[in-house]
Amino acid sequence: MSTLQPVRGTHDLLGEECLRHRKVIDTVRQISGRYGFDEIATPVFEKTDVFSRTLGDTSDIVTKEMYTFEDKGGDSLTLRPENTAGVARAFISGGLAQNLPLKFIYQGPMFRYERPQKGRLRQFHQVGAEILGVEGPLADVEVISLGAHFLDALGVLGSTTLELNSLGDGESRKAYREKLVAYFEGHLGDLSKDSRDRLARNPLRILDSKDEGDRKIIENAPVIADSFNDVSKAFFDQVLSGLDTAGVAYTLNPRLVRGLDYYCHTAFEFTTTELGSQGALVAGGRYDGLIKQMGGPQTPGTGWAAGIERLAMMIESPEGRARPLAVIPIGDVAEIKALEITQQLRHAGFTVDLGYSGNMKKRMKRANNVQAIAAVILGEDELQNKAATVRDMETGDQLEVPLASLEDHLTRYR
RNA sequence: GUGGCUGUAGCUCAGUUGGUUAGAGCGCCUGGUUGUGGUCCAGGAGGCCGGGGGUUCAAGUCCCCUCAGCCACCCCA
Repeated sequence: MSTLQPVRGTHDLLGEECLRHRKVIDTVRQISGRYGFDEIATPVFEKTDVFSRTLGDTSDIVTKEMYTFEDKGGDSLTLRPENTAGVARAFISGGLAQNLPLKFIYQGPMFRYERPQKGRLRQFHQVGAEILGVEGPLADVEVISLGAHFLDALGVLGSTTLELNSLGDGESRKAYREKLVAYFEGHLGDLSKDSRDRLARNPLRILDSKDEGDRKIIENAPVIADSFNDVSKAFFDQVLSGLDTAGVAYTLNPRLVRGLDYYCHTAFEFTTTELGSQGALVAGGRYDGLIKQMGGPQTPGTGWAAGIERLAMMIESPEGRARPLAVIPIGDVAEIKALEITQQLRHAGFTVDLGYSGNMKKRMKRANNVQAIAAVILGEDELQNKAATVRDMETGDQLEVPLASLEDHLTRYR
């Protein structure tokens, strides 16, 4: 075993793993295109305050999970822990407010200094979708529908549950927060240590607690829907009826919350029970306060992000590239002719493997290893006859074919 | 960051109460076939037993530290 190890929580992607990632990305591109989304690629690092100002000073992401460093110019930069803030920054710096609404998907690596587990890495990959500039609930419906459609196209929608909640608008959320804090303060002595910490930092998070003692207290905690004002209630109702119309099934989960301050109204997660404690496959919500908070014009937004590694573990094994033809020359003269024929075949649309060295036996073995569907053998005899021997690698049948009709003959293997 | 489990060949794993040159299957290489793979037969290469320290006459095996993976928590995709 080599002592040269990759950085903790990072992973080389190759072989089937890489195909799985590609499948996830190809699928989100394909499906989101039908919804009128365009792709955006923002830098993997930003000025640190892009994240620290927007994600909140108390969030775990900011306090302990960011890869932050100073560059040679003295700027504090951070490897992006998520991409919504990056998209918002691009929106502001690019002056994109002229063309609302905007619908973006993105894809790429994210970085968080966390303790790795399965489906949870320090460099991981996400795909995401965002709609900017739409105040109404239809954007939420569309973004969630896209999520469901995407999961369906990956063949995993059936193993997921769409959990849905609303945090209400700022006013409702604030009122609820006060009620909740008052309630939990009344049970301070019975709360777990983690939850007592959360009470000060992020009281809504207590609703998520897995501690059994906490759960009993949570059962009787005030429910957010009771704190909704008319606007919040109407918004949520329209999201629900929109999803009904769109044919997207959901489960209401009044305990589903978002830690970050800029979230409001819709919060949702597509979860699975098949990946242990890393159950969130696609998660998102509405963030009407984000862009303004970053110094841009008041612009509402709604969207989600999905973990590619997690989805990659869920999907069926994707097909690799087409089985190739293997061109096998015997001798130096044939080698040159083989290169010529190989390029002709590739330009004609065939997938062709040309071994780089070795005697015929070695090259046949390689042809077998790359799962060639047929071998095109070029020896002295064939060269003299202006022909090639085509061997079907499944049946072992061989036939000498004139070079002039080689492409026609090989069409059956395409 | 906290707690627990696990690290032996490229891969999956055996390895007895501490006791000779650490094994198997798969994969890889060579030959049986100087123009024929996949099957078969014969042979071969490949291990600082994750790393460091300690106990012992003797450590893959026991102890400590460390690194990594996994599981749960925290948190999240």
